[in-house]
Amino acid sequence: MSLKEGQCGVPIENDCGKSEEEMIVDQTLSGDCAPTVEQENGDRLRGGVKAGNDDSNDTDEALDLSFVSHSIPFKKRRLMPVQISNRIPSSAHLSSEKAAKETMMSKEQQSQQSTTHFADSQRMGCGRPGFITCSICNATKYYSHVQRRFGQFSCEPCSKFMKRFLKDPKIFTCMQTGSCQIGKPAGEQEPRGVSVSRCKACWLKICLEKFILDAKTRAVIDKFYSPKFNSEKVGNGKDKNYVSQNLPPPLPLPVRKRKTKSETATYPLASEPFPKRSARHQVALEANMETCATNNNSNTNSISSPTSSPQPSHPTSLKKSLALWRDSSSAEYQSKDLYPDDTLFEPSEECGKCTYCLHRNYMKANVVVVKESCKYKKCILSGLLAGDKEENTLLPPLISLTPGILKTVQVSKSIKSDAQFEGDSPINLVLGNNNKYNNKRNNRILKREWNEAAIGSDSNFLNEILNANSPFL
Amino acid sequence: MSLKEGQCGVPIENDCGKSEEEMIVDQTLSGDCAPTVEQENGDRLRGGVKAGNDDSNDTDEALDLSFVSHSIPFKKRRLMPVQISNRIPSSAHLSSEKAAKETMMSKEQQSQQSTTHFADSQRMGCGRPGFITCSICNATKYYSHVQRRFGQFSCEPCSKFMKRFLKDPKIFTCMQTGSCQIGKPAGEQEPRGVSVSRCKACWLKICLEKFILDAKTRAVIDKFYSPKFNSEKVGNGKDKNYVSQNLPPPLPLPVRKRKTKSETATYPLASEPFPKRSARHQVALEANMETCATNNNSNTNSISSPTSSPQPSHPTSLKKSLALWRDSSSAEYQSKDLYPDDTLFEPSEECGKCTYCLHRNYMKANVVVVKESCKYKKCILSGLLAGDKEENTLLPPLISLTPGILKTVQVSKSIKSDAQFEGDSPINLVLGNNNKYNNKRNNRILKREWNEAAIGSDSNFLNEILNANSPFL
DNA sequence: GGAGGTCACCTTGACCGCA
DNA sequence: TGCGGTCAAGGTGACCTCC
Ligand SMILES: [Zn+2]
Ligand SMILES: [Zn+2]
Ligand SMILES: [Zn+2]
Ligand SMILES: [Zn+2]
Repeated sequence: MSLKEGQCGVPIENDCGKSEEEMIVDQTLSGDCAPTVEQENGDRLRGGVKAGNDDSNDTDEALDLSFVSHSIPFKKRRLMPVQISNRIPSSAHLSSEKAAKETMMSKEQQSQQSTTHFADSQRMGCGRPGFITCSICNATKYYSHVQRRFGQFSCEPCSKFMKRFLKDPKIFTCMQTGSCQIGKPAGEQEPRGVSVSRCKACWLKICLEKFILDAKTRAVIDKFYSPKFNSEKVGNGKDKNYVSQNLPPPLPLPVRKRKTKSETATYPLASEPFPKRSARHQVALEANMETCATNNNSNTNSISSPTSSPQPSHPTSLKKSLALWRDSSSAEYQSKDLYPDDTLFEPSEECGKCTYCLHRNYMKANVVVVKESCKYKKCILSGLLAGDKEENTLLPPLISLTPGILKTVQVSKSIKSDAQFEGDSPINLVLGNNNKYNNKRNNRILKREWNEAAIGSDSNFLNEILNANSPFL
Repeated sequence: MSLKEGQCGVPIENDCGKSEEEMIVDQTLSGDCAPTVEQENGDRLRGGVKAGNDDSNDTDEALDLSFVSHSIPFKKRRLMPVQISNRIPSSAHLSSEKAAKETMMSKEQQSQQSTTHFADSQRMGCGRPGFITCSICNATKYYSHVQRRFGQFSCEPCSKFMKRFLKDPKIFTCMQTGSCQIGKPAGEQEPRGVSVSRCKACWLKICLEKFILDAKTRAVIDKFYSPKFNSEKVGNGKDKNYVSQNLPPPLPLPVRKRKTKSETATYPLASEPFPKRSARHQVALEANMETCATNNNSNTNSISSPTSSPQPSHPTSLKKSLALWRDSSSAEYQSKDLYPDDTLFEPSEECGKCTYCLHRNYMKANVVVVKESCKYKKCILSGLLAGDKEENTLLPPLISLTPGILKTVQVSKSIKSDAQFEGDSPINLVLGNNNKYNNKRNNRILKREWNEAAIGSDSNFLNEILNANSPFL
């Protein structure tokens, strides 16, 4: 019956509402130094960053960010210590598997039993399997490894969404009024994969409210990447693109790459582009990019004269956006010698020899597709990031598989260059992702086809089904 | 200046609002025989199926569907002939590439020029490249092959969404009020890939309104798969799952598979399941399914007693749903000997020899993953669909690649069974989809990393950027 | 113990073959 | 000329490794 769950920041017995470390977090954040010591009953736990998005949006001042550099690493602090002894437990809690399942069974009773989630001695810590209730989307999920993300207990989708946003931020725009519901209301579950349909702007808004980020990150987000809202939808419909793919220019956000073993090779990137499927494809691609650029630039100042040639010209939105940015930006920005925004990093050739190249790869006709990172490519990237920008040297010629195992055959009348293997050593074959006979994916479709063949064109039977008092209606 | 664009149902000069063929379409549809002869200026074109979803929802009567069997194939009719001479052109139009691009440049002028899209003699027909404005989502896109889908000119995403819904229908539920905006308002563009975020329920609702479907299909959809709306969101929050993965049971919808060459082999499906990643994965999967099933069945009659064991039991939602269906359905349904809903079609072994097996496949360690259909697997499926339900026989042993080309090596401390190739014949290597050094995919991330390294931890520069009068704000 | 990585799974969407 | 197939592109998410 002990409540000592000190490891990993699991809520512990604590009589004071806030610790000194939490005060430090508050200070780092855009002037909101009035922490809510008394939290509402049953409300979400919040870290020091409470509605930091709204706060920083109002200030256009320069932020002195030097004092938040790296002096306070997150893992040194015990985040969010709260007292739970006399409180209704927060939704962002950990609990034992057993207790959490009971909790989900009766949501109404949950608000009555205060500390029973931590009552049994089956201690649930970070890294252990257990249930978790997401601070963002209310989902209660079971994970084999429970851990905090950004200082909050959240589900994997929400944390990954935030992480990917930090890694590659975009400007999301809500097509509705900006108050879209994220997740199921109470404690209900969503099946896997439905979060792709979530409104990204509103999801991100909640993530920014709940997750703990450092001040530098938050300032950049507030300035450049705060989600937009199509507030009235009647204001002549002139909106920015739903999700900005190219704008604004890259800015630093705190996602650190794990250090890889240093290598010696420093081959630069090759500039050979991937072949498109056909020339028609390319024409269509450029045409759509052209139309997108036309519409996206409609609220900036310069619009190019409408081209009326049947062959659409090369897209210019990237160049245009960068030019706009550079003109209005500082000279110091220019001196950084950034990659221009229209640079296209093209992959280099693979060595084909190292274990990186040959670890997990697949074959398409006579093409081996590398799924894992080539050892040399790793060095290429690190060398490039270190400042090496030479681009036009190719790797030495490739080596590859044993000769004689691939032959070109004719499969259909028009497709000629498919592969046929020769050999007799055993190897395991499994289905690929897009194989239509991958029954893991097409299981319901197979069942449907089977049932359809069984039903046939029996319209009487169909009528009976349509009139049946079905439980699914 | 001729308007003769008769082929492919492109809008032609026509003085009467409706043709006889269109009247036939109207008759086939659920009693709505009051077609709107006079359409509003500038409104969308509609086929005979106008709001057929709403109409059929109100009738619980049995539909005599025999007269719409296959007597009126779509391609025999010229759908939706409208007069455009004295009208403002519909949004669902074809136009030449040149004219359409001019149109998109100035959307305000579009409503003034009536017939200029078809003015030049560069005839745009189906199958030709050209611009198209989607009837569903308002997007104007360029395609290398313009064609109708379900009797309407629509973009590929909308038509594919409808087609996939027909192929594998689900019950979508809108998390908002059921009036989500689909696509950009006027004629603005969305970049590729953002339609995954669309509200599927509202998207489907519009598709069902606009696309032309036969009465049988529409009846099944209205009865079983009409999109749900979380209408008030205050009605105690008890909603069905956002998208039904398993309910209701399969029903026939008119998606015909292209006939394949008949084969002779009739190997049945094997029952060997794919291995999960680990036992922990399986535990978590079942736990989440259990919680989903608990919440989803909360509004049906029988709820199983809450299990409180730490190891979650096997999920029962599939069986439960099918049992409910069977009980309330007819005896004729039972006599069809349908596959029970909890049947899991597992893939058979591959032959590894035929051109289907070896056409486009990939390798993972010592596993060759088949991307295209095995010839024998095709036969297996066709044999199964023909009524052969034997399940427990396996294919003959596999053959595979040349010996000696695969060796097991140790890559990291814990991962041991990776592959290394030996050989010296040239082969082309390209990057796979998930390779993090696939620069086609990670281009912006690479640029960001480069810029971040160039900027470094220069807080003055960051402040300058944050205070810059950026055009992106 | 938390941050970052991995990769199977899934949806999409533009093109293409076929009838 | 429209339907169905193909598969690259990219997001998702549960688990995993590393620091
Ligand atoms: Zn969540
Ligand atoms: Zn929203
Ligand atoms: Zn569309
Ligand atoms: Zn909706």
